[in-house]
Amino acid sequence: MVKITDVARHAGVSPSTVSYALSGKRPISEETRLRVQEAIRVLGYRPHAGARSLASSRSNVLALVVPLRAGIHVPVVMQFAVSVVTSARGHDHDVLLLTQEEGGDGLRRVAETALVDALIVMDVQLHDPRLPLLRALDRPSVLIGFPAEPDGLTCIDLDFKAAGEVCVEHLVRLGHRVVALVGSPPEVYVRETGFAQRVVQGFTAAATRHGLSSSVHPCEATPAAARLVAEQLLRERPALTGVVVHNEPLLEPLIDAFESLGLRVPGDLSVTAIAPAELAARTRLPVTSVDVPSAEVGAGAVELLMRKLGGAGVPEATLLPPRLTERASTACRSLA
Amino acid sequence: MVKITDVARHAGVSPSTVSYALSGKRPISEETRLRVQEAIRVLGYRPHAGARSLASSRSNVLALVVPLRAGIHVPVVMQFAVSVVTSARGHDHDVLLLTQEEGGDGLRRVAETALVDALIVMDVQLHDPRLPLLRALDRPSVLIGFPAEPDGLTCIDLDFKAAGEVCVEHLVRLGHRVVALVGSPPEVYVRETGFAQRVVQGFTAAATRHGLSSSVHPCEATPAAARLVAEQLLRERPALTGVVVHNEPLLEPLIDAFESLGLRVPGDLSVTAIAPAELAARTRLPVTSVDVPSAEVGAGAVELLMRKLGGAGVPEATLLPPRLTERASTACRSLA
DNA sequence: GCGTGACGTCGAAGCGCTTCGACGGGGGAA
DNA sequence: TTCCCCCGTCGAAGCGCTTCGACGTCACGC
Repeated sequence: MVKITDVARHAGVSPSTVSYALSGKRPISEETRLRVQEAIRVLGYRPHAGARSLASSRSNVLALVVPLRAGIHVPVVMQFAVSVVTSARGHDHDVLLLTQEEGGDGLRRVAETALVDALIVMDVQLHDPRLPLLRALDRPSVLIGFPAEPDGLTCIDLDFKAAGEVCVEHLVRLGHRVVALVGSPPEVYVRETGFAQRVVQGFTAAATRHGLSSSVHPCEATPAAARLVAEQLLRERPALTGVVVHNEPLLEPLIDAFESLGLRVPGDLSVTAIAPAELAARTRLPVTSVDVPSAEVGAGAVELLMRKLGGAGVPEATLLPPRLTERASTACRSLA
Repeated sequence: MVKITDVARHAGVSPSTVSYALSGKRPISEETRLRVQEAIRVLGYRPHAGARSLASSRSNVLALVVPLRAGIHVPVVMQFAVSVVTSARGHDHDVLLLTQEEGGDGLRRVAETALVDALIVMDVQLHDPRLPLLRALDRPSVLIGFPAEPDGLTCIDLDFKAAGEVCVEHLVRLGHRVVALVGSPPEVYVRETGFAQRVVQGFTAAATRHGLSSSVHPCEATPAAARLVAEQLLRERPALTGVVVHNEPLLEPLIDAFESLGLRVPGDLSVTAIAPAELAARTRLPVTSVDVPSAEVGAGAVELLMRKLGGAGVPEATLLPPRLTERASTACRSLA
């Protein structure tokens, strides 16, 4: 193994100079720096990660905790993870993957052994048991999602409340007066996952504000469940003309169900979704939607973490504004 | 930070004794070990990962390279990753996540900086550019999937060829004589991803062996494409009664397409799939399938790696035998 | 009774890097 | 001219852990 002393000897400088040339923490003359770089290239030098972490107490590794629970759309998680890895690499950091399963112990372990410098936690619940731990840990962390009491924590997410509102307002603008929200599976609400509830809040608030008739329907992520909800809506709310869907796997089956029940979309029924754009745009009928910008959230989380690691202050809450894209599934209310 | 010398002092022993009590690499008396454990507990000692890795040249971290390309079913990747993390944790190792995007450089970097002890590479292609690198690296690695020349490498995967055969043989047993394979998107074949081609080989070989009429149809993973293939099959191969699907997202849409074209499954057409069990079992009509056992492959990969790290020899090729589960989508050929 | 191991423990020497204090030399200010 | 300070570099001291050789003790076989 080629080490820093080898590089130093080859370049005719001391090891500390090599270190400074690499880190830029002290000024090094242009000429020396070039000699060092050349030596590194020739010898194929790679600094030893462990040695570095020991001496500098920085591992340049971030922990990412991913959820694996029912009711979470897996591709979104994956895309998010990928964006975290990519962003982290852009800041010369690597990413250690942890599963929710290990719980707080896993977080504690990687933080306290100095395996990682900082933590990203996904799928935060309103009263997440990991919150006290995250507050107590000496490493910075960023949460994806908002707990009930975000004090002292750094959180980032799509503004789901606003997303719910935006969907309703889009429907209002198109003249719809009776709307429904088809939401995530019941267990997601029971678990008190913030984002699902926030959509409901936004949806309801906007509906109330505009004097709409509205209802909310949690729903399992199966075609059969979609069919049932569609039938129920048709039966109980015959005047319904606008639907907001916040349940990725259900999007396509639900539209299918409406159509097979004789409702044309968007002719009889306008459908708008809160879902990843590439999903909403690729359904048989492209769906008007508020994008769930996993990549931006991931990049944002890494950015916040880097700032914290750099000692800079960051806002406690970062809410990404919803962006609605009109596609083929919404239209003016037919006055027939 | 509490360190090993603190523990040693508290337990009235030397630091090396603490280390040996922890690692078990030398015999330590029961009594001393208990005192050490107690001291660790009381002080809340956590060994510093970097120091450990420096002194022992073992980081206890594995690298996992995940693909993010078109035509790969994301949930499978995710499930696989989770199983790798879980298995690794069972062996006291953590997992560093790398994206395909970084390519060989990423592998080289984490290996040469001693950030990781070993590597797991997913989505290996027949002529994967990373193969020479993996052979040259001084760290052990395991590939998920088989390249054209696996010499000197350790590979594990479902035996996709046998899976193709098993599907055909199941159809043969049910009396079907005209069969088709609906496969992965064309780009997967172009890329020379081993597993897709192997299914085709197995399918074709078994069909030939049994004197069947057979055909192969790569297909995009969209409902529209499913519809087109279904129409094409109906038109060009009217005697068709058995279909093998090797394309996860297509499974449900394809069956829908057949039914909407007037073919009853399994009445007129038997469908069998190569797909994760939880997908095949959860379609509207549960589909007879050969399971793609991501969890087992992941656990197996970790197991192999641990053996290699332990200095033990391992087989170059590990092929998991296909297991076919009968569900509602296959039936005896109707002789009507 | 004495050699021989095995057992249990200790001390010290690193592992390869970063960082702190120090120092010589040169330029600007007084 | 003198003083000061900054620039660029060096040497040495760790960072916290593992591991190797050594050593005393005890039990056993001859």
